[in-house]
Amino acid sequence: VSEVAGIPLPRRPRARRGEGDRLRAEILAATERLLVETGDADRVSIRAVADAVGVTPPSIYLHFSDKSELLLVVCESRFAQFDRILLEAGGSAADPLVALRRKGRAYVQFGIENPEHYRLLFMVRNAGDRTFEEMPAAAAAFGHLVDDVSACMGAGAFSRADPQLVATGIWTGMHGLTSLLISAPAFPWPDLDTMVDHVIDVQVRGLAPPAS
Amino acid sequence: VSEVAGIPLPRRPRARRGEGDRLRAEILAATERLLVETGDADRVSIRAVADAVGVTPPSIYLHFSDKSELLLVVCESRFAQFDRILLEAGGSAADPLVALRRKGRAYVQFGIENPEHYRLLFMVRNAGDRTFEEMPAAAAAFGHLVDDVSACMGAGAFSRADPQLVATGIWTGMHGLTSLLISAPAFPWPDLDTMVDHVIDVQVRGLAPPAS
DNA sequence: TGTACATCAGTGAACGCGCGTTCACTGATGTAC
DNA sequence: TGTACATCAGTGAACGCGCGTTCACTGATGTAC
Repeated sequence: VSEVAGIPLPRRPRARRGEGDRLRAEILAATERLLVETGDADRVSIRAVADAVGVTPPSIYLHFSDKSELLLVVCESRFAQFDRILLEAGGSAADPLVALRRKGRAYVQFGIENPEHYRLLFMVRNAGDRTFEEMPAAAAAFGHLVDDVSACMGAGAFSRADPQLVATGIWTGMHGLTSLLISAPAFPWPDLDTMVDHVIDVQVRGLAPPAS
Repeated sequence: VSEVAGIPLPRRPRARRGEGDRLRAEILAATERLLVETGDADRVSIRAVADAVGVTPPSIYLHFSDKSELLLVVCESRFAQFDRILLEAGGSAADPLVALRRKGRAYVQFGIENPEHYRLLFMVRNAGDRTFEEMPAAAAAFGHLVDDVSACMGAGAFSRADPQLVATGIWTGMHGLTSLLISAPAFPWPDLDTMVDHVIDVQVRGLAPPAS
């Protein structure tokens, strides 16, 4: 949609010398915006992004070698944002288990509020082919979860075990709920808060040390 | 690929009068086979299915109104098969908790062995827009899980609670592990069996009645 | 201060591709007489 | 038993679409002299 009723939409003004990176930032912003607006990653095409920025498709290639690089960069920035959100959700809680519970709720909430971003991060084919080396922000986010799990073990809230294994298990647990809420909206879901609390409670009880 | 080196591939013989349903069955079989072989639902196009059957694309429309109907029917038949596999996995175990554990392992195994079918059932956009009314096989499969959960409560393995809620929680738990194994193969996974057993154990402990 | 020139942020048109779907048709098969 | 005919399982060609990507180019901007 580069014109309406024959009247071309305003082209975005050309960047000045040395400010080529401005377009790069605008492309990234438009890509994220399109993901949210259309709610469909398949509709985020190079052409759609170019249109949203007010530029022709080839200009994208001045800043990204191809479509997959563009998506990779978006993916990394969303991981970083996701990580920040979880960090904030944990907040100032002194009890590591309280912090972890809050993060669990925030995890699900992020997925519900940003389903297309969540899909991009965890559900799309080939997204998971990238290793942690290629995705430092993702590695950092998972590292924080491992730290939280270790803290819970230190505080006696969880029985001692391999923190990596336990963290992975918690991740899969929260992901299962989040991803199904996104991809199976027609399922007869129980009340959302009840559901989230139930899933978190079961995990926490399952990881707690045996009552002595 | 309807020909190789200029030599047309053998056309499948035309069905006799009244045997038109034969093609329908062949289309369904070819679709399922393509999902497994290509490992990519995007490559299962009407044209690819027609080619695999040895028929021209328009013939598909003699048996299915459009692509989404074809996929819906495949989806249902896979749900029925999935349900059968889980039923067999539970087998003759007298203890309902033992049966449920076995089904949990079988669930993950099905996903790993049939990633594209699993994607189609649970991970693809719009697949989850269908209600249980439209997908009786899916409803039946979930109903069996609810029954199993009730049996575990009856046997005292789980503390009493809403079986629907608990079943949904178990489903999301197993789905989380399965779907991430599929879509995040580059993640540094712990040993598979260890992982599966851990996830199941945490759930079972979390649902068990408080030690008295 | 003036001007030729290199730079660089973009453009415009086209490429070939595979897709879902439609449409008018063909030709073997079975049936009625 | 023979033949005209209706049926029906398919075909062949084309439609319009949006896609990622390439290529030769333009024209404003800044710079060197």
